[in-house]
Amino acid sequence: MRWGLVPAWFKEDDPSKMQYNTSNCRSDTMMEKLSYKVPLVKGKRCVVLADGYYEWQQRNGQKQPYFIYFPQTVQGMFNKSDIEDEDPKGQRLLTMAGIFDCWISPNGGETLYSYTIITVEASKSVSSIHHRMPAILDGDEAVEKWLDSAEIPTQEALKLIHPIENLAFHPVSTVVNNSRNNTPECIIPIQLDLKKTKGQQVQHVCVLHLCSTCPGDRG
DNA sequence: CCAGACGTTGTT
DNA sequence: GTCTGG
DNA sequence: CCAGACGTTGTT
DNA sequence: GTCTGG
Repeated sequence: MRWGLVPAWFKEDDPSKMQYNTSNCRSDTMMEKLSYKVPLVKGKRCVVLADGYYEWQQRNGQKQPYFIYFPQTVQGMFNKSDIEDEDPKGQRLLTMAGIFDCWISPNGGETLYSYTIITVEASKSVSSIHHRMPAILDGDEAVEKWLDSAEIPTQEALKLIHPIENLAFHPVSTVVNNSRNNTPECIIPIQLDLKKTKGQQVQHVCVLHLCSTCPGDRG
């Protein structure tokens, strides 16, 4: 599926001619915006899987990127093959709530499936990085309800869209700033230079969280 | 009724 | 300044 | 989100 | 295709 929702009624022959951003969808207005409301009430709900997402923190004029993800099990965290293999095992992927639509080019051809990722206010746990975050479904039950548009009506499903606290994060290299870069360096933790200047407090930086709900972890 | 929009991030 | 591509 | 382009003539 | 503004 293509990221950036192309509404079913889009009239140009090329989706790249869309003149407005549909990569994200504000949860507070998605029942008012035509591009999202229409597919949403038709039950076109999807889940977007990712290792994590990046967000940039404004730090005294500079932008510091962070990688944000579900807390991992100890086993998953130290499984070296996760970093080196294309097919990581034992890694808990982020499950972000999305809306999709289907579009057929006026020239015909295959149906294009495309999606948008819902955004919400940042939760307390990530609010020091940025004031917005993707809507994340925390757990199988939430994921299954979001996907089950046959049984779970829109109004019920919308209750699943809210900020969540259960996240871990760490600062990463600005290598990630150029989206042409797609290397392990994009997600490897870096040490921030927390140079103290007079009268400034050094902020606590969360490097890694363990998952307190996983039996093998000790918080 | 028709015409025109249909969107978010951020910033100030 | 604003848009496109990734 | 950030980085990078932002243009036309002609030539090979 | 469907809603809002005029």
